[in-house]
Amino acid sequence: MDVFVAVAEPNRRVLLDALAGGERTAGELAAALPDLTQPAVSHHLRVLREAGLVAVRADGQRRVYRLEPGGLEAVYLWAARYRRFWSAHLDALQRFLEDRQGG
Amino acid sequence: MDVFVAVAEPNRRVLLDALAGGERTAGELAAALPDLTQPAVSHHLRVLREAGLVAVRADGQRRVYRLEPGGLEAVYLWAARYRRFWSAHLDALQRFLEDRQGG
DNA sequence: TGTTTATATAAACAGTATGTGATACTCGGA
DNA sequence: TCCGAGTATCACATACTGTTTATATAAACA
Repeated sequence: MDVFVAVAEPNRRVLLDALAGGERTAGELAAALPDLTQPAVSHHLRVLREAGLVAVRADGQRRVYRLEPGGLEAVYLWAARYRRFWSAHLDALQRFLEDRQGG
Repeated sequence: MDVFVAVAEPNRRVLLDALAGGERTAGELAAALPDLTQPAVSHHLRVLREAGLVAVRADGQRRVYRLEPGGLEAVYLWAARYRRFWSAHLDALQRFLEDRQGG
């Protein structure tokens, strides 16, 4: 699953934000999304896992999820390339570059 | 349309990347996606417009698209909050914070 | 061993996204 | 004023996503 697609779903971003505070069991994560059923949360966790954004380990009957380091780096790096478009103090540079390539 | 959803589609990221080089007409943008028909590209441009990521102006019969400054800032800022998860030299701080909140 | 708890998977379904061909709109020029 | 170029919209088919209910799996425990 593509990382950008995985992150496009608001509930999945809630799950990631919860995991940013440290490891969480599937049950704790389900509690973070009270509007969703348990299978729905489980499905979202699977998507996040297949996108390489989270990892799981078993702890008895619990499944403990954690953030996968670097999973979001691709998203960050892609968006970072556009920083100059909202950094006011770089506007002059931006226009200079655009003019050079005839944009 | 939500910015995260708009950006999840690969073809739309190609369009944004093309616009990062400066203004482009709809025709030039359609040429950047040879596998898609003109209506398909037009539709993607509409999605980007409704997400606040691009803006248009008329130039005769052409439609000239440009990036909307700040449109991607939300994505950047969200992803940036996770930087500590792939910045090795901050691992100690990360673990310290997680321990403090019982993660 | 039977039951409860925690979680994942399966099946089904509604809603939405994406793509295509056809068509409409609009501007510039002969 | 008619025509062609550039672009958007329409109508429709198809595929995918997110959700739910029902069920399976597996560990804990009495």
